[in-house]
Amino acid sequence: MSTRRATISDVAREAGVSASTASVVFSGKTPVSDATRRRVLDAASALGYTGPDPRAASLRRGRSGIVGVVFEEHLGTAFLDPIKTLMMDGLADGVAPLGAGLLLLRDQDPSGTGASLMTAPLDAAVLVGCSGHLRESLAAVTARGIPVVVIEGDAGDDIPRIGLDNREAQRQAASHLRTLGHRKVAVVTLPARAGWEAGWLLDGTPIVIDVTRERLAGALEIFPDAPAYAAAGSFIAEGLAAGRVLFADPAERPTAVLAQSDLLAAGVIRAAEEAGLRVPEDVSVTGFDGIVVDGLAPYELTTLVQPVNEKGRAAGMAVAAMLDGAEAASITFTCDFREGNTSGPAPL
Amino acid sequence: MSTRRATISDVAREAGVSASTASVVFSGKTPVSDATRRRVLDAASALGYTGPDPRAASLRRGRSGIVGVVFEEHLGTAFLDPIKTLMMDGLADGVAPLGAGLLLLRDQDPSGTGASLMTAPLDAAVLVGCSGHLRESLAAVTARGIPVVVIEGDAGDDIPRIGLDNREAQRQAASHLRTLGHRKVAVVTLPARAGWEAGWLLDGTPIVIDVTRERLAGALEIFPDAPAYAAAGSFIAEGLAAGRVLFADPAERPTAVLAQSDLLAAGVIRAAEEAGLRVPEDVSVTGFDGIVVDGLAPYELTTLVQPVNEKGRAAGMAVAAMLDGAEAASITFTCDFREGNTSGPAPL
DNA sequence: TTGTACGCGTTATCAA
DNA sequence: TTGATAACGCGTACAA
Repeated sequence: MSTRRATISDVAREAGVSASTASVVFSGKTPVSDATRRRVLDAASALGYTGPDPRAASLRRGRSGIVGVVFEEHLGTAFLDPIKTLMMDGLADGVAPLGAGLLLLRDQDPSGTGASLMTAPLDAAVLVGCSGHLRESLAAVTARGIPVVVIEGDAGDDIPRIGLDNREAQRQAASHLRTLGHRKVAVVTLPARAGWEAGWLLDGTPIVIDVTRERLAGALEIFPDAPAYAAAGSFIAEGLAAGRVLFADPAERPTAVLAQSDLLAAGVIRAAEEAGLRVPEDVSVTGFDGIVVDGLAPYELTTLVQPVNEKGRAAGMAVAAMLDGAEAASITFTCDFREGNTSGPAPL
Repeated sequence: MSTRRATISDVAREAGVSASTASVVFSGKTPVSDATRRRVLDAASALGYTGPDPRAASLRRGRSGIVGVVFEEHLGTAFLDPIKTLMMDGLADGVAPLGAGLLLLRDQDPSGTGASLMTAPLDAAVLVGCSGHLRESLAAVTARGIPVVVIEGDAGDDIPRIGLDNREAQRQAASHLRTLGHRKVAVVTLPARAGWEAGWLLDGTPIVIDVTRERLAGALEIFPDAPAYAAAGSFIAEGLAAGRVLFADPAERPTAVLAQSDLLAAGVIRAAEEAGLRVPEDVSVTGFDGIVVDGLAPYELTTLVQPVNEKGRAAGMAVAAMLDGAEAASITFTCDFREGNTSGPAPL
């Protein structure tokens, strides 16, 4: 039980070489003779030295190898959404060439004590969404010279954005339904704002969440009078609840439903079954995202496949580029319309 | 466009104070006169200094404020499991008093370049599961004096474990079914090992994954002859597939199914419906975990509620204790049996 | 191929 | 309440 951990100088002394030589043995940046390497390695294991201290190395190098990922919501909630999960996956790949790890951060730290955008040793940060509170912290971060990228959100003109053609994509699905003869169409949207409770979206209701607003706009381009019911979140249970409302009155029943996420669509389908409606014979349902919904078989959603993994990857590549001193441009990805078996001709 | 970022010494010079005084203004560790604070803060904003460099601070302090979370699987896959997600949630809370953030790490870094247990500036590490490859890296990490805790796994005697009474809990559910008169019971288990493909668990099949083995053992205590079908993962679709196998032959059909996760149970219920069986009148189904399965209503699973959030929180508290120099003990949590409406008397 | 010299930016300690 | 000093542990020009 030594009183102090061995450092690279201890190893060097033990091996009879200089500290820089020992350093080079571990970093491999410079050729070292086999004999020297051996001596250093032996000394290291004799002293129980397991490699350079990452803290010191990161100070010296000016890089910590850490990319912060900032969510607006509670961490646990964020991962309940498969879209975010898959995006994280792509992000992990995107930053891999950097040799960086992902540090989970939340926007406002309730305890006030946790690691934050300001105090964590970040090389770069990726924001997932960007609302009021976050925009303030941002100035300080960018002032520090830390590259920032935002996914699905607007963090100001100077911050590169990774986005989606939400409006155009949703318009495409709506157009598909119109071509199939549907005229009575309803929309089930994502929340209008954080903390939203499920309910009809009236004309005056402000929609703060970008994704919700953009997708709805696309639907309304084709069906300007479509009623929109906003769910409280992207969950099957929420879609089910929304579907029950839509299908409650046979007289008012739509022949097609545009859901703003696949999970919502799955719930709507469940509601249709409950109401004794066949999909797609009696009612067509479209989703958005293109994920695999666990347990939805035999249905295959007609949906808009978003390149969610690519979004994450692009964000990773963008921060990598910025760390190289390059300018990263904003990117807008395009969704792929995929026709499944949940949409069909409007009933007579 | 200065050529170099301002440092705390620059700020101190500008403010006409010493570097240590300026430091204290930012850390708040020592009282500073209002006038001095003001001068320092003014100088800082004049110079565009936004606070101490976390890299340097962490070197000096010997703490980075980062706790690594190591998964055995691909990061994306890990978060597909709601249990892991919720556990992360608790972990985030558990480390909050430390003021630490969570760094996502995977066991074996495929690229070889990514941040790893060895190169990341960690204050502590939490392993989620612990198989072969991981155990090796472990020695080096603990040698470095970094506290490690493992959740649901065995990392050796020196590493504190956060576990669950899997066997006893599952025995309890089995016992419940037995009391209800069931005699023909089947088990749907989690995978026997990483990469497992769904199939019957024969007598000789080695079960490498601790959780699977322990829960099965509990079931077999009550129903020694129960056949066990191991799914390929904890998903509704996997439970559905397993259920189809179990319910295929009316002659061999069990009157009750013990599923090793709630998601599997949900799938089994779906399979039962498909086969025209009523739950629980014709077949009882129990789960494990106690999560809310999206879209399973109106069923309420008879299941074993595990304190998953507490598990994460306990892991966080354990590393916090170890960082304080205390010894952290292993903890085994207990599941709560919860009777829902998916289990009932055996049919005559 | 190896060693010398220096600084990365901060903060703990102690004395004033 | 403030300041001087000395690490924290390492990497990298540059010279030898």
